[in-house]
Amino acid sequence: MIRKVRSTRPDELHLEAWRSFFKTHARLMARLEHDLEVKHDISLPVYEVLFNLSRAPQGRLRHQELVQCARMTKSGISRLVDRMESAGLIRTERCPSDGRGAFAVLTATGKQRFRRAAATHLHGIQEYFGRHLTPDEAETLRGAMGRIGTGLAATEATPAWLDAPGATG
Amino acid sequence: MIRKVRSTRPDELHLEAWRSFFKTHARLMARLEHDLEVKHDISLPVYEVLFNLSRAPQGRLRHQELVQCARMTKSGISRLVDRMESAGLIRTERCPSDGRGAFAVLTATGKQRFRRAAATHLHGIQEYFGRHLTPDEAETLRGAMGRIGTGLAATEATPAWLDAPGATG
DNA sequence: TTCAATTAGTTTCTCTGTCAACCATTCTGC
DNA sequence: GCAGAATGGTTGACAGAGAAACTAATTGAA
Repeated sequence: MIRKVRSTRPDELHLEAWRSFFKTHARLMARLEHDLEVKHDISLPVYEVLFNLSRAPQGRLRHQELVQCARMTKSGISRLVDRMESAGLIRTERCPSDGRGAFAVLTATGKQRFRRAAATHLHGIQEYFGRHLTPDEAETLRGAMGRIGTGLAATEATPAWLDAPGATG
Repeated sequence: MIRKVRSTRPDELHLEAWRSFFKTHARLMARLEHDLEVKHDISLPVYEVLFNLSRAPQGRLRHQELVQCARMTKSGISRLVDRMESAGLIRTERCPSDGRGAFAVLTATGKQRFRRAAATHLHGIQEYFGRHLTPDEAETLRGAMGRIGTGLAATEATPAWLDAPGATG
């Protein structure tokens, strides 16, 4: 009797899917980052922080919150914030309710730089990525990625950038 | 008359697809890398080199070839190869037909370490990724990624790790 | 209240990878 | 052949990010 067991290795089809996923992501990110740096002198991590600040209430977030959304350790965020402050993109505010806390606050310059960079970035996403997907494919992709993400979350060993309590993703 | 123009920004659906693609990739890679490091003390770049060597004729490749498949600059490869040599995973051979060239050659240790790491890695790919995709989805993904890759290649400004001639991907 | 444990953020040390300058070798045009 | 360009690889200086140690503020339990 032949019994179907949960395989421990991907079959050829899934492996091909994996490889294309892996390779294409690398090229895509390299390209998007390149565009941002050439046209706006903004790295992807900086963009990520600006993006998150721009949609946060009052354009400000605690370092701890940045740690979660930018997927960096707190020391990484601390330095990144330093650099962004020197660049005039953000300013730091002490947290009145918690003497230890520091807010990173978007400056007017930061807002403007972000708006411009976002135009480029969104254009890139459409041009290099979205343009090649039919609506059905986009929907399939979204669904599949969602399931994969959920599966990961279910077994996730807490990585460094999620070591904060109350990190609910 | 309303004319359909090529949009410069992704619509909501495609943007969602992009975001899930982006986020899930990050979590997935973090997990795969974590598994490799914890169980085999092997980083992803090291794995990548071992993988490529293991399928190369005679288990050896020129630095230049590694530059292409591992997506690093030549100096990065030079250092990575150094470290791997110190770790006993590979050894260096001079190229007889080109006095400048250096081969990285897989050692027996390297082969063995790779085989073990590969089992873990493939298992991870199946467990975290493949398992969640129906064959149809895998096929759709592969196709879409392929098209995106082709689109990128068509407009690609030569990145540092592809500045070698004859780099046909 | 007070003191230990926890948490937020910074800093030091280290690792990894890039850039650019460099050396050695090979290729090209004359 | 030979001078100059191009190529393969290494190295020095440096930037970005992680780990762990550290400081300061907050919480909580006795």
